[in-house]
Amino acid sequence: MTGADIVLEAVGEPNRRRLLELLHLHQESTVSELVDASGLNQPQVSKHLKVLATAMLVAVRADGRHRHYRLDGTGLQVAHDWFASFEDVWQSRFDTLDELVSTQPNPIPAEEQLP
Amino acid sequence: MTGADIVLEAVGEPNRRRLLELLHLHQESTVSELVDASGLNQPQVSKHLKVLATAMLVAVRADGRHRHYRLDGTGLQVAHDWFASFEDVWQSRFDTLDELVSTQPNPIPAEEQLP
DNA sequence: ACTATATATTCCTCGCTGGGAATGCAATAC
DNA sequence: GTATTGCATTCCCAGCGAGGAATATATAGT
Repeated sequence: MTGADIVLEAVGEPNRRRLLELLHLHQESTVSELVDASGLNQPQVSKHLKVLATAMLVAVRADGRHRHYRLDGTGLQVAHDWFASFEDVWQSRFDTLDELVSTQPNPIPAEEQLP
Repeated sequence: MTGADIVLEAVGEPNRRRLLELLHLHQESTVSELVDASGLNQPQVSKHLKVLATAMLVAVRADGRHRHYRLDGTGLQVAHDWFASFEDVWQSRFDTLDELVSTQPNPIPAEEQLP
């Protein structure tokens, strides 16, 4: 079991996605900067960041009384790979056409199959 | 605004992810088949499928009193693209190294910077 | 020492949502 | 026609989780 459950449940929350997007713009951000940028108050930002950290979506770097948060590729890649496993669903956009082709092995020289 | 919010919130639920994975194995499934395969009871499956349908993650095909559900690439691709926009985060795996390089333009001939 | 700043944590509350049971509603079977 | 099957919908309830206020903790500044 990959941590996909924890990751996708963490990303299910809108404000947490906003924090991820903010962290994507500015490489690193302190909690205060995220508070100003997100409009949330400080306790909520800290709590959301905690959830994101346990999902390995963000990483922390302590610096004095500041804590610099940055994105962590680990969790992000887990989520990305989970959706990537469904790529075949939309990459075959010829839904009904594909079924037709796969059931008819040789479309052009069809006479060869006849006795 | 893309429907990413609706999609990612729909996928945040574990049982809904199970339904998506089940639909990925069997190309199409009726509600009864999903009930048997998932262990959930019928009303829950119907409700979860409704959420997935409004997120354009599944599509329905009516056939008599049966309803065949299949994956819909629309919502899946939206979610995939949202995570793909973060690809740069994990594709540069040399996190600390990158910082070093970007702050020191000429790594080898360092003496040139000295007075 | 005291004060102020930065962040985390606790407590409480409230709204939302998933789960369960019952019901509604078509469509097939008899 | 009635009965039955397949699915959707409604109702209610319990629990979880996000939000807010207050508090705790630590570090820097004076």
